[in-house]
Amino acid sequence: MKEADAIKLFIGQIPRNLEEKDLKPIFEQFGKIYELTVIKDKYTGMHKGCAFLTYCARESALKAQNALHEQKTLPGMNRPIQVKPADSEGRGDRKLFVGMLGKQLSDTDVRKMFEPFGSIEECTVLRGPDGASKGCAFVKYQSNAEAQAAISALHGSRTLPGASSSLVVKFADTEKERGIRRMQQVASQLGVISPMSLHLGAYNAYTQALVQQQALVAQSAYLSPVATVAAVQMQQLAALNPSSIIATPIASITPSSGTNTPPAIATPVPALPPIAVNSYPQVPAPPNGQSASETLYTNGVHPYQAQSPALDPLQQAYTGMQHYTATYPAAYGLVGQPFPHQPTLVAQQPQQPQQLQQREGPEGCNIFIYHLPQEFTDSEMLQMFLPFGNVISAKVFVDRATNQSKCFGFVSFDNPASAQAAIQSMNGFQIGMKRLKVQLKRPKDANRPY
DNA sequence: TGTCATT
Repeated sequence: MKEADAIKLFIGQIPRNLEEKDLKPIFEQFGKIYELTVIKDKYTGMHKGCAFLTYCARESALKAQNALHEQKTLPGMNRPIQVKPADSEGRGDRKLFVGMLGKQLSDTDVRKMFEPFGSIEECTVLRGPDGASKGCAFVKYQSNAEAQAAISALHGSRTLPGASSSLVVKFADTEKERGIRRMQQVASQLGVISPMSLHLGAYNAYTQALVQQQALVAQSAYLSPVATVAAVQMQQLAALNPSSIIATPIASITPSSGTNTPPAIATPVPALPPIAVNSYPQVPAPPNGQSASETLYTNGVHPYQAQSPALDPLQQAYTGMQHYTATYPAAYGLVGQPFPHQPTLVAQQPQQPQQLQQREGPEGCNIFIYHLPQEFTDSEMLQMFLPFGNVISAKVFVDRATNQSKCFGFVSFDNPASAQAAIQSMNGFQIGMKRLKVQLKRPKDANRPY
C-alpha cells in the first residue's frame, strides 16, 4: 500500500536499455517502491528514456529526489538523472494570475506585494511587444497553500493607482483554459466581421432610411412642426438601427417614452409597411444631385456612400425591401411584449457585442464619437455605424460608479476608408437637441492642446 | 479620446 499523500515521481535521463527490473535496485535504497513504470511509446512500445516511480511513503520520494535529482549520471547518458514530482502531481495550483495592476508596477513591485504569503518561484509582469505593461502578471509560489493564502489576502483587497477596478488575484488559466479562451476570442472576431450578416444589415439600414423617410413625408401632414422635427430625428435614428423598428432601447429616446415604457410601437412606425410597399416606385433618386428632400431624407447622412458604388441604390433598396416587408408582420405579432425578440437579420448576429474585445483598429480606423444620447449602448452604436464598414469594436464609455454613459465612445473599423465614410456621414448628425461629433480618435501620443 | 489584461 502507498500513503495517501504519496508523490508520483518522474524519472528522466534513463538509458534505454534499462527496464523496470534494472531500475528497481537504484531506487529501492530510499524506500519501498509502490509502482515503477518505464514510459513507452503508446504505439511502437519503444522505451522513451524515462519512468514514473511511486514510493509507498511520501518521505521516500523526497529522499530519492534530494539524493538523485541532477546529482548522478547513469551510464551512457550525458545529462544527470531527473527525479521530480510528475506533472500530473502538480502539487496543486500554485501559479496565480494577477490583474488590475497599475501599469507602472514592475516585477519587483509585484514580488514585494506577494512575498509575505510564501516563496515565490516566478514573478513576471506581462508586457506588450513595446515593453508596456499589460497591467497583469503571473506569480508562482512553491506551494498551493501559499498561492491560496495570497488569493485570500489580496484578491479585491485594494484598487491600485491607474487600475479601473480592484486587484484581481486568481489561479492562472490551465493550458486547456487558455485554449478555450483563444477559441472564444477568435469566435467573437468572426462573429463581428462575418461579411454576410454585416452587409445584409447595411442594406437593410439603408433601405429603411429610404422607406421611413417616405412614410414621414406622408405623415408630416398631420403633425405639428415641432412634432415633425422630433419625429424626423427619431426616424433618422431608427433608420440606422434596423432592429429599432420594432423596439430597442433607441426607442426610449423619444420624449414620449419613459425608460420603462414598453418600447416603440407607439411611434409612427406602424404606418410604415403599406406606405413602404406602395411608395417603392416613388423612392426618390439618391441625392447625387442634392434633391429638395435632402434634409428630410438624410440629415446629411448617406449611408450608401459606404456601400459599393457599383450597386444602384435603388437595387439595394429593393433587395432590402423584400426583407423588410417579409419581417415586418412578425414585428406586429410582438406588439405589447416588453422585450420582443428582434426578427431581423441583424438580430441573428451574436447578441452580446459587449463580449467583443475593445480592440483598436489600425491607425486611421478608429473614430471618437461624442454627444451620444445618454441611452446609447455599445449595441446601438454598433448598429449606427455598421453601414459604413466592418466594425471591429464599438464601445460606449460608462462611468463605473454610476453605470451611466459618459455620452462618448469609440468605433473601430478594419480599414481607414470606412472610418472616413462614417465621419463624413455621421459628424454633425442631429439627435434630439444635440449633434454628434465624429472624428478620428486622437492617437495616444498626440499633443494635448490643453 | 480605449476602463478585464492569461507568458
